[in-house]
Amino acid sequence: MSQLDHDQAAAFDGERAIVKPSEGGGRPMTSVKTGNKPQGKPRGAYAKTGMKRVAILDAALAVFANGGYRAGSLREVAAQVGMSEAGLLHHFPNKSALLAAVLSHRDDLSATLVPMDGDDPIETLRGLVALARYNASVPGVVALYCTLSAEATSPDHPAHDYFVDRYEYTRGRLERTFGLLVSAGRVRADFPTTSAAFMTLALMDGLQVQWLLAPESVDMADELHAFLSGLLGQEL
Amino acid sequence: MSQLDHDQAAAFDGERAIVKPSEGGGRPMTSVKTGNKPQGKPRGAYAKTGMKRVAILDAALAVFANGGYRAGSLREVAAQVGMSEAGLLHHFPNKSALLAAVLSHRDDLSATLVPMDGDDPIETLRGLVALARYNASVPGVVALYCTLSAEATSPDHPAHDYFVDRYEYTRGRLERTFGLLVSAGRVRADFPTTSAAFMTLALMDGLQVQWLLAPESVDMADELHAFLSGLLGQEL
DNA sequence: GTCTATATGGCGATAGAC
DNA sequence: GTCTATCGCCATATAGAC
Repeated sequence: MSQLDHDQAAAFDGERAIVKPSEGGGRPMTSVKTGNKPQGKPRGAYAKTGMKRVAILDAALAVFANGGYRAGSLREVAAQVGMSEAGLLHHFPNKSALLAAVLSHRDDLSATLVPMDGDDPIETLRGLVALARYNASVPGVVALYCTLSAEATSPDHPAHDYFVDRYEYTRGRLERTFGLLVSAGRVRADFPTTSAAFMTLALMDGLQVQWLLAPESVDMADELHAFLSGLLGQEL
Repeated sequence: MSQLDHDQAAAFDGERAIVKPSEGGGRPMTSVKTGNKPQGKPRGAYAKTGMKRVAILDAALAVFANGGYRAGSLREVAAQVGMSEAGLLHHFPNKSALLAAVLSHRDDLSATLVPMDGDDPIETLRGLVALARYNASVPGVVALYCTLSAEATSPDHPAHDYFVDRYEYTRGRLERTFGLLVSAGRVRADFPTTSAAFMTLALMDGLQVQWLLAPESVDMADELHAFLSGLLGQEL
């Protein structure tokens, strides 16, 4: 049914989902512009309706992953989860709020998977490579973030602020990581840490596009590994 | 009116538009899947209707650049060019054909701008950097290719084959360029030419996303220049 | 909490007059 | 070559029954 089963859902996002420190930290949790109420959904009554919510989020993820947010329809989401459109809109006030919930949901899942705040920068970089390798097994999720981040480039897109903040935050963490490497004298390349962060993030994004278009021709993890190794001047 | 005036339109695409050799060569001109007639438009009667055609293409470029192909509407294109929808559809059989024409049109314009087939690989790389710098002055066009290439990731997208072929072709040219550099002993980095091509392309794509999301924070050309210089082991 | 029914509007595309 | 008119579809969203 949901073509992203729970195994997949429990996993990761895209390099674009690196983000978000464990919990307390100053993460970039700008809620997506819904133009509606503060996306309340109190905390109560989770036992039963929580299941349905998660099912909806998984379905929405799969639908939005195919052609982006604008092309995906509530109809399709509702159909996949076996509800009417109106029933779906009982759980989420509108389409934008659903998108916001999907992204937020993925972030919660992904937060635990890459150590962006550790003391060992090498571990962080290895985490990125491992992430890239994992992503290759979840094309739907990669497609979601890839399409969505391009689409959200428009200032009026409901996820625009979300992605702006996400990138800014992630770049900050990467910059810090490369700063640690510089302090340890373990970076060969000459460009500053800001550039290294930009490039790393850009490379991961760009590889995804090429990989989605021709999955057999690229190994995202290998390319990223080679790039980072080149940066370090030694095998990562 | 058309927010891409002619000055801009006469210029370039996006790194994604590098492509296409001058004319005869084995370029990747897969026509976009229209599901319709072979997009005939004979060759006659170009003097008068040609103007209108170009005006439509410019308008369509601007419209599709805002949120992609799926979100852009023929209505909007028609409005921008001052026609009815039906009038527009007299020039192009359907929406897919219009997209195909837009891409093809841009390729024609862009073909002359970056020397992908020259004998001096350094010139080619410098051309890429110059292109990146130019692109920073045409955000609408960058947005078009950025959004579209992500969107066209879906196999059923009308421009899917177009982008697959485009990337394959461009990678090939870049690989050849790096091959020439290796032959001349002018590449420092250890990874193979295929990787260099992948990475360069990926970097350009990824930088565009970040630049579109936060134009002030990145200089695409500077970053690309730094990357290529690092690859060469010396200032490009 | 989920449904039916419906309001409202945008979309691509066609038919046919001028 | 361009128009008006219209069709049929799908979209988001709301109201109210169960």
